[in-house]
Amino acid sequence: MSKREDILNAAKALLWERGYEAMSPRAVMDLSGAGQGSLYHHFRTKQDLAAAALEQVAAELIADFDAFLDRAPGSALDKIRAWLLRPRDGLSGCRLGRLANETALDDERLRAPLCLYFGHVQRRLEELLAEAAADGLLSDSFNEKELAAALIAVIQGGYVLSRAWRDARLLSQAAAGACAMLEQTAQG
Amino acid sequence: MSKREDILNAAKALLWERGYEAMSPRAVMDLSGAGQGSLYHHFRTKQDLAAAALEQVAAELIADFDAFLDRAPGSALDKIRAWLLRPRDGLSGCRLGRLANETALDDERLRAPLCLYFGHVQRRLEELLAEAAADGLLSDSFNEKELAAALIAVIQGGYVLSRAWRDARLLSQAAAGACAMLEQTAQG
DNA sequence: GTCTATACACAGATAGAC
DNA sequence: GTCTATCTGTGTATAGAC
Repeated sequence: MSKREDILNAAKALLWERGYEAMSPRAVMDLSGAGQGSLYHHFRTKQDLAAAALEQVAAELIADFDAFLDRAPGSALDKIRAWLLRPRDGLSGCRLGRLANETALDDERLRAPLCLYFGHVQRRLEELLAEAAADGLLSDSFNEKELAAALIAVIQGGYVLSRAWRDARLLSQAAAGACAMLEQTAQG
Repeated sequence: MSKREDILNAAKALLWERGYEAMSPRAVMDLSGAGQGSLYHHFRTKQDLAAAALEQVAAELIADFDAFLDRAPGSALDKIRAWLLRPRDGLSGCRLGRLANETALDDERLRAPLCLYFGHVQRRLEELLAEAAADGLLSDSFNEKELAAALIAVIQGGYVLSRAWRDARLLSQAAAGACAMLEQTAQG
């Protein structure tokens, strides 16, 4: 089992660092220390390997997200603010959102982990927004689904801006801007 | 000059549709009708071709953005709202933001067009936000730079979500959510 | 300027020994 | 299970004729 996990870990690292196309069998072998035979014994194709790796990444991100929200103190609104302003590595990008533009995502198995993660985050944000509205912390005139989509989009778009500028501050600024707008919604 | 432009147009189309890595010389030749010799006569390397193509794309997007804002009726705040809710092809993605995660962007010449475009949009949004604040349409307690970054990020992130879900509505929802938050800021 | 022919490295995968 | 050797196609470019 050791080699299989080494291979998966190498694949996860390369998918984050370089994306799907640049995750060549050679690169996976070099990073994991496994040979060709070992790689193709455990995973029939490159897509199979990537799909398995991305499933794990989605599970990790979801667990991390839930743990963060559960530990964040204060009201539902406080939790959303804390999530928005959470420290992030803007230059590396989102481990899943990073892949959104790869042609390989035409494969449903590679796309599914992204939907799983984004769907989970959006649902939990919607719940928190509804809770905040019920507690009178937020104007109840807005659409929770749209607001949650906007908040996720700010983070994902912040990664895009930070990577374009090669400057981690862009993501932080975008998140701060979204937080400021949300404050206003809280006072409205 | 005809072949050169044919080649550039093919490159622009392929960069949008498939990204830099998948823009192979072969694909450019097939789409443009030019031969190898012609391609490498006009552009020494693939990066040269992509850099020239992206410069044109940035110029086109900036001209289109300026034209849209100039024609949009109403106050500065109205113009921002109109831009946020502008119809977009969420499934295709942003012609420049789409490339943010490619390793080829380590090349400064390929990254520059993205910065040029994003920088231009952000500056103009900052101006409009300042103008709206001066006219009393917007609370003046916020940071224009952060707010502008957040608005661009919502659009870029909306593209990411739409491509992940293969559903153009995500981008529209994110934009609508951002617009709703901005409304609150206007009333605050 | 544009073409066809050629070159070389690497991606992605298979074969078969151990 | 893991290894090395091998195979085919393609990406990226160069050479040289027209």
